[in-house]
Amino acid sequence: MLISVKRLTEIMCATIKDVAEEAKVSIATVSLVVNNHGRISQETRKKVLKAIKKLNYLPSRSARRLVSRKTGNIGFILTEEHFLHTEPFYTRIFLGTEFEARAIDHYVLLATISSSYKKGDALPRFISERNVDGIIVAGKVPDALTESISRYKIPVVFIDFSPVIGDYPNVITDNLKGGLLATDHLIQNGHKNIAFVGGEISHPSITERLRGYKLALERAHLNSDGELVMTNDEFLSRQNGYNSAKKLFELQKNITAIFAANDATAFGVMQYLKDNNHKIPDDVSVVGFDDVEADLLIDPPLTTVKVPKLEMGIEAVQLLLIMIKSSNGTAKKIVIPVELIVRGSTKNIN
Amino acid sequence: MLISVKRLTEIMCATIKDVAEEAKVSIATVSLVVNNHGRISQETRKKVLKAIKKLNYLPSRSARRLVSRKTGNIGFILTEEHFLHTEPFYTRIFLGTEFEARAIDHYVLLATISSSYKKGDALPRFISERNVDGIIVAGKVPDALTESISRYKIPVVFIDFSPVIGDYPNVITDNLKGGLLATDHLIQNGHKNIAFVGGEISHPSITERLRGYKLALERAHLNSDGELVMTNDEFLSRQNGYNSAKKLFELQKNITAIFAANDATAFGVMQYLKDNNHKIPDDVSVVGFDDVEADLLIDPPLTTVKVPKLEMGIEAVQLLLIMIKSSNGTAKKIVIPVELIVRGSTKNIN
DNA sequence: TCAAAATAGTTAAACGTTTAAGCATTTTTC
DNA sequence: GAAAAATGCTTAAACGTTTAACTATTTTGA
Repeated sequence: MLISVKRLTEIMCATIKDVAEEAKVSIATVSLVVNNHGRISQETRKKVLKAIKKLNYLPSRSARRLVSRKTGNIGFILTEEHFLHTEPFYTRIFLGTEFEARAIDHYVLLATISSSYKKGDALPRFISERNVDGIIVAGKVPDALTESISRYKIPVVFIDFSPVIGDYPNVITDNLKGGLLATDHLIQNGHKNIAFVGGEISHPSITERLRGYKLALERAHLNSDGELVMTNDEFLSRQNGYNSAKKLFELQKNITAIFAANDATAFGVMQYLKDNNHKIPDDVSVVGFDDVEADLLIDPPLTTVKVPKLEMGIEAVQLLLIMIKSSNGTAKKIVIPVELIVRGSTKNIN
Repeated sequence: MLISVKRLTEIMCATIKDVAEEAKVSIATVSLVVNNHGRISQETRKKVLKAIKKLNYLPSRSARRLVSRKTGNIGFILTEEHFLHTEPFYTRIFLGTEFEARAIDHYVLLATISSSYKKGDALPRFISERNVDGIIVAGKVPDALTESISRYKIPVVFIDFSPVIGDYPNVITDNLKGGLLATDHLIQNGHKNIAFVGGEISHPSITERLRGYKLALERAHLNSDGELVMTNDEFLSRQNGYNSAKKLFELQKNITAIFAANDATAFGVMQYLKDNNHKIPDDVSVVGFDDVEADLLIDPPLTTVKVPKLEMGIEAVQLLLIMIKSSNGTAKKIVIPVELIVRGSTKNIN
């Protein structure tokens, strides 16, 4: 009778004790069954499992955490700017981490920081409150942040960025390869005057993409002396692309192809081309990088280098988990392969 | 000596016990000081506070949660579509909840659901695992989700949406008023042929905005018979705006102003106007809704109805907290006032 | 046949808090 | 001046797990 009253009031909150009573075993046995530890006979296991099902039992996270001294949480940090980005690049990476975190029974706590973070600024709460077992940092962040975080002895994995100071585990795309692929594609389509338009050139990924571009040109014995390279850090990527394209066409009129360091920049470039009556891809071919699949209004669809964003998030969580478990300090680096996706914005001009 | 060893190895993990020892009081006293409960003398309080500072003590969340039977977490649910939206509307609302959650010492757990969620589909983990004290649902979600959630006895607050079934607390914008403001602004600027272009017309907010539009026209004794109303649910908002504007101008050539039900739609409308050589605002004035401040390339800057997104998140958390504390079932509704922001996309044609 | 080993389960301590109840003091009240 | 009330702090139980150490039983091996 008492039990049935309890059931009614706390419908879904059976504890390990309730299960133990129901199955007529000790709570330790229940725990051992739940965690697949210890030596439990088939009969007992079945009894316990049945009781668990009957009472709809779920172990209390708080209790587990208290005793395991783990939080079961993973912190995800990115700049506010990146979070509010028009192109859902980092948001997709976040989704990847969420996905993998679920698989390993963890939660992801999202926090944004100012992109002008400086020494002494407050860190995300979950760090100072030690409410995470590990941290994922996505995208470029100020060195000051990296420094602040590394004071705490918490495992950290960087995604799509590698701080210049220190040696941290990270998950990055094969930016050099991507730059090569994109530029080679243009070369193979008969282009000789290929420009590079870079968004945030201070971002290491962009530098690598530029390196890929130059390497491809050199290999093809084409001019790679930087006259056709336009980089700028001042604005948001789209605007950047727009302005860079403008400058480029004011100087050089015979450009037939542009490799933009990311899709956002490419969209800006395309906007400029449209506004100035250059047909894409008939007059100018455009290749992007990231494959954000952002805006259906973009016409023609953009040829771009696909970056597997979900996968990057997944890899980062897996890497982080290893570090959490082993407290292994070796800075493993994972390079995610890229792939060229040919769509309508490029054309063979031979 | 032992203590100093402990200090070295567990730098920032002093427990209440360590503090009690340091201050030479019982752990209960420390707890009372920390929580401002009970009757503690000034002297003792100071001693304890000093010890806390010295040891850099922070109460363990896990332990607190275990004993308080609260998780200290708030769940934030939105559709994947909304999360990956080009315009940072719901992401800003999320930021608002994060902000307020910090103030009340809670964490926000973000989860996305499919916008085609149907009965029986899995709910976000934090619900079934009871890892949140309350839930915030942002934006339009399928009724099936609302139904599934309401089975669990967890407080829920909706933001920018109100389910048709049941009676839930929510935080919405004054959409009717916004529609009135936007349309009145156009009327006052001498426009007589004012079109309405609506994104997801099945969203209650959009319906209200349309109602505001109609009401304003009626009051001004202008034609409001729906000939100039173009709604469509098929595509993403931008594309929707583009297509709707197209249809509109194929039928009616003398439209001088368009009220778009949200900024994304407005951007699509503007794109169409540009592509077809209608000057904004000289030929056509455009008003949006939301004020997402999305794309700096948008030219001219959009006149729009500002929705205080951060504030909505804040209000929702406050409302939710009241519900968590009081387990009060009354469905309070909060209507957030809106404001017209006049920028360059509208013009007086008198 | 009997010690050793393997099996199957239990006991009890620990994790770090909160808080009701209790116990000395000191202060108030008449 | 003694009972009552207020003050200030402590004791100990509770929250729901995990897990090392232990016990009892069965199996194995020579």
